[in-house]
Amino acid sequence: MQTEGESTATRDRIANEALRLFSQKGYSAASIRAIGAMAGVKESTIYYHFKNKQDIMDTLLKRVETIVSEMKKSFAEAFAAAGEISAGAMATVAEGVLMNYLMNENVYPLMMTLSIERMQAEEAQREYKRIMFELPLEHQEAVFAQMAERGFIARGDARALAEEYFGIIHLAFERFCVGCGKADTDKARAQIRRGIKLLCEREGIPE
Amino acid sequence: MQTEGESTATRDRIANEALRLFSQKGYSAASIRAIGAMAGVKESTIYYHFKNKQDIMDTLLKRVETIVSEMKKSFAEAFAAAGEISAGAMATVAEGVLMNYLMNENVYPLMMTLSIERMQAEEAQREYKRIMFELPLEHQEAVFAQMAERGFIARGDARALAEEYFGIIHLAFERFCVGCGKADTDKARAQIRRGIKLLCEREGIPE
DNA sequence: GTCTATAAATGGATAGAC
DNA sequence: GTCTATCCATTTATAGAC
Repeated sequence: MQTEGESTATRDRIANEALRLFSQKGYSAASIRAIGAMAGVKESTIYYHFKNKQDIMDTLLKRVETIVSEMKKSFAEAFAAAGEISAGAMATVAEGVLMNYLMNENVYPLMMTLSIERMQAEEAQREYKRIMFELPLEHQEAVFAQMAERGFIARGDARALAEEYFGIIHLAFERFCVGCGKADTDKARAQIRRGIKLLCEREGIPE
Repeated sequence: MQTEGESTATRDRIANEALRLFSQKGYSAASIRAIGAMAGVKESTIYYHFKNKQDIMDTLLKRVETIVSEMKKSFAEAFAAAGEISAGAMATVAEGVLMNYLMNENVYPLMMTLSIERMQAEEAQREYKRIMFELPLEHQEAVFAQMAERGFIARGDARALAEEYFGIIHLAFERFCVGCGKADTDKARAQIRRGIKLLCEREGIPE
């Protein structure tokens, strides 16, 4: 009844609604019927576009994989282009990690889905820890190492600094973003600015 | 077939297995049948001891409520009795918050259950944030305020200090405890010791 | 108190009409 | 590509025997 263009749109709609439901109820509690209802199609249509329920999940995982690797590239380029460092700039970058990475419309719901699944699925646990902790920490460590190299900050333990830096972002995310409305996100941003400013003060990074 | 004493034991066994399954699969994905199988009884026996599935969950919530309020009391008493403060003691107390509170055999699985449920249930979200953030932060703020009062630390913002202190514990918990095996817990403890020592150094709390 | 048996609803998945 | 109709397994919950 539809062209191939329409078909891709349907497939995307199914994936989007599945992601929403997975992140709210968890993978197993989100039924194919419910996903279909949200996407405005019958169950059988879902099985035309996807092999089975797991295939939808795999599609979502791949989608985030692409987003994350693109994000890594753009972060690295932005840093390489930066001329000088200030406490304000550090805080803005930290807010960016929250808003553009953790709260990304694709990353966030997938993380919530994984945070539910990881309790019983080892693979989900690995993926969650990678996206939530390892990738940001690795990236941040590299940034601080380069900052020390260029003389912006004192030469010290880049890893420890990265952990403190990301710790501030992570706590704000968990406290004011996960499961909260959009209004609370502002609290998270304010919290991050405060925390990063204190950190910069101690490290001797100028205002 | 059993006395009333045996019956209470069965009821407890059902609640315990339910908690385990809820924390692994989430409330809705954990079936009454599976809970019964783990507890060694049939579904109908569960319905003899509990009104319905939600009644099991409510029982578990009440149980943790009791544990948490008792813990608050014992923490407060222990602090009131303390004569002096050192960085080592601060680290030990922080490890205690992790091991005796967050990793408590009743608190931890209930937190995991709530962390799954909060994505769709507002009540679970409130309860989660209260147990995970508000209670520890309130308590820690009071402790730092008293420490300043007694001259152990510089008079400053007790709330900000509490947030930094608990932030260290929280990150270690999320990174090395949630969904991890017992072996990783040691990493969390080491991470906490390191973080608290750095914090104490900055605040001028002696070794 | 615990069981067997069963009802009524919902789950994932497929066949075949259009 | 999407639908109706259906299959079969599993779910919550109840009735009644022991």
